[in-house]
Amino acid sequence: MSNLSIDLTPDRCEAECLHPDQVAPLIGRLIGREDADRVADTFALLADPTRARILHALSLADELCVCDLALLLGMTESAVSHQLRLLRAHRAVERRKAGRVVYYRLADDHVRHVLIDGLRHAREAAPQGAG
Amino acid sequence: MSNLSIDLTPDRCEAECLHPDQVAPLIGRLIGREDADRVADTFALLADPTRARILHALSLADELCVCDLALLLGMTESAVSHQLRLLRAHRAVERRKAGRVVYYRLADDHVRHVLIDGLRHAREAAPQGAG
DNA sequence: GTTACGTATGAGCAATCTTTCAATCGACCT
DNA sequence: AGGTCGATTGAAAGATTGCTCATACGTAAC
Repeated sequence: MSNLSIDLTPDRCEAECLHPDQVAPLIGRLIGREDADRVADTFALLADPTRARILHALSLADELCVCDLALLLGMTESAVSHQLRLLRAHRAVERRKAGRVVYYRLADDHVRHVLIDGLRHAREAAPQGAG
Repeated sequence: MSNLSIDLTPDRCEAECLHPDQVAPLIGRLIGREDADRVADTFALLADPTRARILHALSLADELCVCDLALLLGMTESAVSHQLRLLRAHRAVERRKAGRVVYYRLADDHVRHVLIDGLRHAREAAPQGAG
């Protein structure tokens, strides 16, 4: 019950750890809760099939409007718009308004890179039926 | 209401797209729903602060047991065990049993790499705090 | 055999997320 | 001005998620 403390001290480690040798050197090197939250938020953007497909589509084209994106993904413009709003809030995409049409594009190559990386990993790890 | 079709054909694109020139070349190149699900599942592993911290801890040590991991993160062993189970189901971690102690470690360097990448990105994107 | 310990698991709850539906906004056209 | 279209937004439903609590399992020590 008492192991919910925020920070682990060398003393507590020595007293409570099963393997102080393994744990002690990690104290202070672990990412904090704030960093962990940021990391989680970052990956959460890609942790939804719709957003993954939106970002993938944008990684293939320079920019796409909401309407075409919705048609491409087979989803309502509303659903796409909601996700784009989220992606924009996290600076994964940027938008350009032209009249009543709004064009979205990836905010930077980093997003594209992480996405491609994850896609490759997912395809590798995928257990293909034949064998 | 009819834009919820699974696949977009060039015909439909020509007829319904706002910008057929932009959209047509993407048809067939987009990842499908299955791939998107896999990608999302992959990133979902890192899309939680607890799991991110578990994986980060494991990326610093060769292996850690549930108990020490729980102490290190300041969480109950049950909570950690639940997440480890999920991570293991997705082959992000592997485990080694030694008596009643179970040691977990990262399954491959790919996970470590993606994590580090995301951590760097998260830190870049959030440079606020002190001037 | 009994007890203690490390771990795993299931039910349940609160919180969050994704999509739909309806309504609204702004820009273009007549 | 009125109408249409693309996009946005809020509320609500439905599903998912992460943790806690209680319990069970397997191993080691007595």
